[in-house]
Amino acid sequence: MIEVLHKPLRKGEQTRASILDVALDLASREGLEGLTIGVLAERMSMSKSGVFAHFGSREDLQIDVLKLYHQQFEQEVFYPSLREPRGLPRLQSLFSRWIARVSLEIASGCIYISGAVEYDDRPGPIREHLVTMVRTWQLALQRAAQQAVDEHHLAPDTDTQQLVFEMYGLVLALHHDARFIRSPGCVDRAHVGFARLIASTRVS
Amino acid sequence: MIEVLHKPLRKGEQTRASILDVALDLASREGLEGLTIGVLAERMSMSKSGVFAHFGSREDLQIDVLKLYHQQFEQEVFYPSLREPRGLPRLQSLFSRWIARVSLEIASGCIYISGAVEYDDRPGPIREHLVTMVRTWQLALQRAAQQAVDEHHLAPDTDTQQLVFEMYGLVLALHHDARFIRSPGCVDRAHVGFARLIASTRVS
DNA sequence: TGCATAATAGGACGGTCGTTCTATTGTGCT
DNA sequence: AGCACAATAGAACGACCGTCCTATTATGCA
Repeated sequence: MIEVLHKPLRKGEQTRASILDVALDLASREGLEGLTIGVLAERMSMSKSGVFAHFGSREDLQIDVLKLYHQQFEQEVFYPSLREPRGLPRLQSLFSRWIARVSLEIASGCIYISGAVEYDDRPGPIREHLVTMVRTWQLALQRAAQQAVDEHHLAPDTDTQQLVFEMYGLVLALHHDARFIRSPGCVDRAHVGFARLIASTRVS
Repeated sequence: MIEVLHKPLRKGEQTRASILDVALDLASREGLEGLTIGVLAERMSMSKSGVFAHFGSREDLQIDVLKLYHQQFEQEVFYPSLREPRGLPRLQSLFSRWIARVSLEIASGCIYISGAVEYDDRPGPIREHLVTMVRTWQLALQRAAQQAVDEHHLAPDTDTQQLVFEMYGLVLALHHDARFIRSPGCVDRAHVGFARLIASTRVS
């Protein structure tokens, strides 16, 4: 029996990874639909076909970019907050890390948010992946909120779905006013909004 | 002196108007950047050049679509609310008409919201128009909020800019969850959020 | 040092885009 | 009815898109 399968050489995976890095940066700025192989190749100082060969199709590239973003988001926002104690502290940590990330992304843009607009009416695997990821994040928030109720940090009749809805609204408003309107001080407004939100559902 | 300038014939303006109608519908679904002259011509059963001739360029078409949307938004949301008494009633009317409009737009999409994402990093006249229109709407909301303060319907120390920020967040969250996530009941959540928002800034 | 093969380049394909030019059809007024 | 001109059609353009095919170059292992 001859060994037919060869492990991929190091070089290939390495360039593939750096292509993905540039692609993520590009997609953050121009949107996933604006991510084009030609521009990507130019940024990489490679030929179009050279870039293309690393992914079976543009759609696969977009999905891989999405997965990379998801991974970074988890690493930066979700996992560090798990070290906070269950309940309100963890919920607050999740929110403020989320805000911090979006604040840094003001220069480039959040793919979850821009993707939600780009793919709200465009069926296909990209939309499916995107919805799954955002749902995952929303459910993680809701779980943390429910724990805050269980720990008696929030009122027992708290509607956690409503709470997550409003938290998401604050972040969307931040992204909107920061990136589109470019009005200063909206990071603070997101924090103030969250404080008021928590205050009105806290046990007295 | 010969009369050189001729008033444009009726037919031209008429088809131009119906082109704009279809264009607005198309842009609502696919976004302003997704509005393409080829598809527009096909929907109109006209040739590309026939459609094109009515507008100097695609960009002018997009701007005209934007103006049409703005006009309809004012007509449906802003002006009717002016018949409500100054203060909280008018502010509430503005918000619930806004929600009602976005709810109807769930099938197609709000151009202010999708445009904010499409043009947050794309300079040019389209972005300029869009920002101006959204700013106009935000300032109208803020004015109404300030009147509610003046009428002693809201606490005198109310931060009206913060209030508008959070109202906008609720509508963005509604648009997000309705169109992208497609989770039911989010219209109610927007209303609940607004009620809580008002309750926490109302004079006791 | 070769040899197998992975990695990349180059070119060509059909498609769509906005735009322009020219020709044709239609309209409205005298 | 006829004339001036508005309204539309049709074809072509250059540019960019994703994708495929075929060469060429680079890599890692024997």
